[in-house]
Amino acid sequence: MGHSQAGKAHNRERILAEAARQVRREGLESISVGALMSRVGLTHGGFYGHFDSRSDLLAQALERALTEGAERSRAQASGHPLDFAGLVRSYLSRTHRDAPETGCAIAALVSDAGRADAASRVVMSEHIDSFVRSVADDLDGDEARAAVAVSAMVGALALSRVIADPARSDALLRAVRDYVAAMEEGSQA
Amino acid sequence: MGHSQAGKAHNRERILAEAARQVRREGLESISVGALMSRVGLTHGGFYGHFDSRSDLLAQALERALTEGAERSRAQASGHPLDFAGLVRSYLSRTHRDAPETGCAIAALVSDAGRADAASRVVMSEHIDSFVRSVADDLDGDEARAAVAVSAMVGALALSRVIADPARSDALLRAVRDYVAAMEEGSQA
DNA sequence: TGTACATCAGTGAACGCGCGTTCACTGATGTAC
DNA sequence: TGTACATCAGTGAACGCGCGTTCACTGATGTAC
Repeated sequence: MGHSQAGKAHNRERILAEAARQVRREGLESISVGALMSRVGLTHGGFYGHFDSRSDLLAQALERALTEGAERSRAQASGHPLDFAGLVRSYLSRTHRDAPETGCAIAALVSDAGRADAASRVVMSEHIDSFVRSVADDLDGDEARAAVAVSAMVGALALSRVIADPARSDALLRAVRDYVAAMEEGSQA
Repeated sequence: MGHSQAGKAHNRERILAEAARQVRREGLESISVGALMSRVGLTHGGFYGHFDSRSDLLAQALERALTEGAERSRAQASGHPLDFAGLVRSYLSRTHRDAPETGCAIAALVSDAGRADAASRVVMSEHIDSFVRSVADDLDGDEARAAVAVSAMVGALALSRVIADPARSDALLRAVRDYVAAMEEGSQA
């Protein structure tokens, strides 16, 4: 078992997928080569057959996490693309708050990314841009208003994960969800 | 030098102040006892005369960073308390974005705090609460709208630190600053 | 279809390194006379 | 005011530990005949 060529590709995929999850749940720096490999059922030595180094893995895991997170934001389990109200409802849901490992990597890693190296910041910047543009499409192309909506959504989700009292955390999500969902109608200014 | 009792209190203060800055610039996990002490001009061994452990220091540094950050948000260099428009302008300024070490610790550490232990989350929750209440005071006591304003401000500041292109980062700050400042007038809904 | 062999994915011991923490020591401070 | 001594803030060597990385090895895979 595990010595075939197909097996190698499969294992690489499992390592990367697990890393992309863990990075969102515990942060980029939480990844240790040994722990990651054993969680996937392998030993640490084999890691370097798949990746150049820990930091190579981290870069790929970040990219993967951002892509997965973006897909989750726009698609339902059913696979149908979400309209604006649906996006906001799903993004600012308790489900999303409680499952960072499969959620938006922007919100999961904002403050970490602010101090990351230039390469990581560039990668994440691109995903922030896509997010804003995608929201702008729902808001008559108004990028400024989209920037507000995205900032509020990312901020609220990240804050909701800090707030210790569940009722208060829920209330924050609800307040921002209702407000942002209403930004679709009525172009102000 | 540095063997007097007054000197001890002074050194403890310098260690804590430096840690509170570094925690905001580089994250909680970036603190190493040896590096911190040598930045303050002391050797690592003396650390344990001031704090029980690294994690004790971290808890105190977080508290300190949150308090300093909150003061900075509401007071100008001159010392006068800021009105709402002033708060928003200052919070979402390039100056604040570029000086995380003296700025709001909530924005500097949101995503980190989301995965911190319960004690740290509680401490930070209290500061989030105060921030929201203080903003609500400016918005006719409307806590829901204050939650939106705070989420947008924290989200925008944290995102602006990730965005690699300075012009785009500036544009995000400006868009959210203008929008949030305008939330003071007109109670919607 | 069956056998012999080369390949190479994965193993696990070993490495150097940085870190948090401990502790015996030093020498300046400040008190007692 | 001056001397002797106790205190204790800070020093730096040493510790155990976990981590990223390397490498000689193993044994299953898959190819050549």
